[in-house]
Amino acid sequence: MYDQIEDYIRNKITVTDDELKTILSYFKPLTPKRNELLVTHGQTSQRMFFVGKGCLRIFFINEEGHDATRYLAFENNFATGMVSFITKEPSLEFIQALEETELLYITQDDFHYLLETIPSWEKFYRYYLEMAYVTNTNRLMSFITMDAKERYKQLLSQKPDVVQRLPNKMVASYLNISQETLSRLKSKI
Amino acid sequence: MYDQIEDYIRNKITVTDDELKTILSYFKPLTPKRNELLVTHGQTSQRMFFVGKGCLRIFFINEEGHDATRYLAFENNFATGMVSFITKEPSLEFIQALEETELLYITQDDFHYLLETIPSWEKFYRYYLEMAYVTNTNRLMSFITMDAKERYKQLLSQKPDVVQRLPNKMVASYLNISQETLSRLKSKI
DNA sequence: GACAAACATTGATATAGGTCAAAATCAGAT
DNA sequence: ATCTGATTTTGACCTATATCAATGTTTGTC
Repeated sequence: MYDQIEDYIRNKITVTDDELKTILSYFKPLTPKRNELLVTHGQTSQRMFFVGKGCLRIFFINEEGHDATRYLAFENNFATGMVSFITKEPSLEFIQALEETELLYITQDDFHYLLETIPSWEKFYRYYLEMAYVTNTNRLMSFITMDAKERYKQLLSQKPDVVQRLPNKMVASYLNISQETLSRLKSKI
Repeated sequence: MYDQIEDYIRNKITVTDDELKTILSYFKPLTPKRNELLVTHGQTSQRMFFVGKGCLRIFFINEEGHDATRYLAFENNFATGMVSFITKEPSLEFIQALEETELLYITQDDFHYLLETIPSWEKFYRYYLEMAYVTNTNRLMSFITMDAKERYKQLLSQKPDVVQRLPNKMVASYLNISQETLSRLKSKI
């Protein structure tokens, strides 16, 4: 798994072998069970995760108890309750392992320590923030300019693995529609 | 106006007088007319704006020609078509001055030049990205977990100036509801 | 390979919010 | 002050999607 994260990081920034060694030394393994919650409502999101195997989802729950998925991270992606990671306030986002999952994580404190000591880590964080921003804004745009069918078609073409790999319930939560509506959409398209 | 932006920057990061002077030298004034478009669909968002006076709005238009406002920037705020500014791809976001507006702008090239030459500008950008991310994610959350009435009540309590200062049409576009629905909500609350 | 539990589909009905159209109100230019 | 156009409100009706309930289909476990 450390090979995977090494590839990921080297792909985004230029680091010396020493720097990379230091960076990786702060990442610890974690293997949550299927459906285990890593962050629940009100906790501060103190860790950033790298997914080596399996899948993490980040989601909100509204007052009626409905959940809506903000982000799905499969293999070779980072994920965290980013708002809480930034603001250090309690998280409104939950994090859940959807499959048998293998993770590496770094704590917020260690992450910030790296920001101060390894200049290229600041570059990494810049890259990460930029990507996270773009992803979220595209998602925001899809919700305010597209209807359910369009969002489903976009998902099919842009992230077919989400539809293939996850149960309907999760796909529906990602599209923010009911399972029934998703089922009807599938039969029509 | 340069006083305002100076205050803003000094408030976020620590810079020497010299550095600040250099930074400000890259900001040029611009005074668009009411309703003037600064970025239209398909253009690359090459500039980042600081609002000294007036108001900018950033919005999308969907296939049926409906517009939905992503962000409103009043005095003493930065605004840009951030996705295009990051990716350098053509913008799906429009930028419009809603009032007689006084701006300062910096080009993307100059912005990146500052990132490379003034280390604290990297800190500024990090701060900016973090805030932009938090703002957008909260907005995403409001759309996927709240109904029209809740979004309106939240806006009233968190940004009453938006409701007071802008015409209904803009408020409705910001909430992503029709003007008629907004009018009915107002009469009920 | 049988059973329970989870998951997916289908049908009937409800509802938030949209659309269209008309009336009422407001605001800037003369 | 008065007109003209823009903005806001109100009413009638429509549509996408939710909800509830029943049925059908997988999937994992012993």
